[in-house]
Amino acid sequence: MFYVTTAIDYTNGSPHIGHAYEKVMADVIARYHRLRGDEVFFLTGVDQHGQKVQQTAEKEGISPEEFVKRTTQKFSDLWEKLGVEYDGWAETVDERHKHCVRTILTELKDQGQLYKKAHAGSYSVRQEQFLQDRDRDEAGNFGPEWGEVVEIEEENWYFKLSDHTDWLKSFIENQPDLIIPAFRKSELLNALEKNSGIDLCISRPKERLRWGIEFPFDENYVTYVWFDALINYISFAGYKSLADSGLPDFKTIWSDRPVHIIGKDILIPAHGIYWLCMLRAMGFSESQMPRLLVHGWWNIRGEKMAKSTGNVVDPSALVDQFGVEAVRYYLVRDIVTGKDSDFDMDRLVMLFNTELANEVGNLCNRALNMSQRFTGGILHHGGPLTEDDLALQKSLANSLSEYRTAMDDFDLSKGLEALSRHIVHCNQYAERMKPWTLNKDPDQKDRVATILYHLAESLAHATVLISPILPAAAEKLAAQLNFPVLTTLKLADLHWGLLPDGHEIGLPLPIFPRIVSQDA
RNA sequence: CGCGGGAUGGAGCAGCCAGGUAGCUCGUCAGGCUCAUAACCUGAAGGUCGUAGGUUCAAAUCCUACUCCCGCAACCA
Repeated sequence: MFYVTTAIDYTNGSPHIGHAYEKVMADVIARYHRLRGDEVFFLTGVDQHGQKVQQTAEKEGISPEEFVKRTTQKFSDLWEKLGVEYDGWAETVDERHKHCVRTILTELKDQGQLYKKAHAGSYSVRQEQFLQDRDRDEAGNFGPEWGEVVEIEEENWYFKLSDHTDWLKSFIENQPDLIIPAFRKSELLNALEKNSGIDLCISRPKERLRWGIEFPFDENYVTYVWFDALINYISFAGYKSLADSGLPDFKTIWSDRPVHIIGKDILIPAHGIYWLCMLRAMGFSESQMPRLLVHGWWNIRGEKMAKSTGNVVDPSALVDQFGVEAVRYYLVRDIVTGKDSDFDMDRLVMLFNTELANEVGNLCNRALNMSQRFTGGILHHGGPLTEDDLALQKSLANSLSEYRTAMDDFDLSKGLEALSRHIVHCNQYAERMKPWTLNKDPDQKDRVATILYHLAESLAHATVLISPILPAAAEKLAAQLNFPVLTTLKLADLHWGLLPDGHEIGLPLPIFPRIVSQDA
């Protein structure tokens, strides 16, 4: 089973382009693996507990339950709009999730992995958190942004993270594909040095935080963030679930190493350290440890996107303006997996217009149009084949193999590049063969049919390859080719001759209407 | 000596891990075609790959030093 997850989004605000990127990416990867013939389980969802939600709800004068329901809706609406189709939906307020968290806490406590300890230190009343030395300003004082700072002592529950960090260090060092891309590994190892010997505080007293999962063995405390949120990856996969939960069978879902798709901000320490150690404490073996696919950020004009500076991009509005295909395509095409990229509306339009409208859309249009006009809409395998025909078939085979390699490595941009290259070859082929000229010579009828078949067949293959990224467009392409079965094919089914001899194709209609600038 | 990322023709990027004549998209210029969504195709101009050293038969790629840019409190992918 190929199990893929995303980070769960915190329901304290509206989704922005970064949230959309991660989910579209996961959706494309999930669809691609289905295309490979893998069994796939795709989990995404929302993180609903915590202080910020509690505070914002209070400010708006509603209950946290009500508030969370409202913001969660914004996320799920967006995924529907973007065509993100998941198999499992994680909400941390779900009773089944809470059951899992409590079971794990109880088991870890019984194994001596949890303990209670008092901590004394400087505490910011306004921010409701303990301060560290790094929070001091140059003069060594806590600045005015922290408000009133008092010295207090407080008891909390801790997880024995330090029991596992030695193991983690060697595990990370010996795992070539634990973290994708590899360059993040050194950063993680560095961070591990600093974290060694420190245990993880996993609770908050209820006086400070009510909106969370109550400890099963200490009713005065709720779990603090990581022992709640991270566990979604297993709780909604059926780990420790009750018989009538309706959740999937955990052993089936977690049969292979899952892929967690996360942003670079939550690799350290959350996923790269805490989560792996938590899983180990729960008894997961090394061969069950997840792989971490760490993506970069979309910046806005070179600056980090942030609510505080107001430079957020609303993905829902983008879809309204440019359509879902343009947005999905841009988000996976114009960024190298793992690196940052600059969000640029002009490039979104440019990439849609050139690679989709001009190349794929136009190729479809001209090919079908010629078939309608020159051979009455009927495709003939034709022959004999010339060197040019064979070269085109070779180009398709090459593109398919490049596409596979790239997509297997989660390099979506490169996969699309391979596809685009083949489309360009098709246009070049059409240009060299000039079927519109040959068609004037009645003796060349067979040759014209052969050429047109090559174009249509190439499009059929392209339809399959583009389907993980643009499922809706793939359906339209299949419909125009009058061959809907294309959308059910697997990669292994691809071989030359998908379209049968004598097949009647449909009428051409623009699939990707050019986006015309509304400026001026 | 805090950590990490980046510096490649006008713009945006890939290539660097496993050294071997510098690649992609857009833009610019010239030409061709007319089946097609003012789409398609061909050709050209444009880079001493941040700087200075080093290793090597060979360096954008490895090593060293340096310069500049961006992240590393919170919101947050």
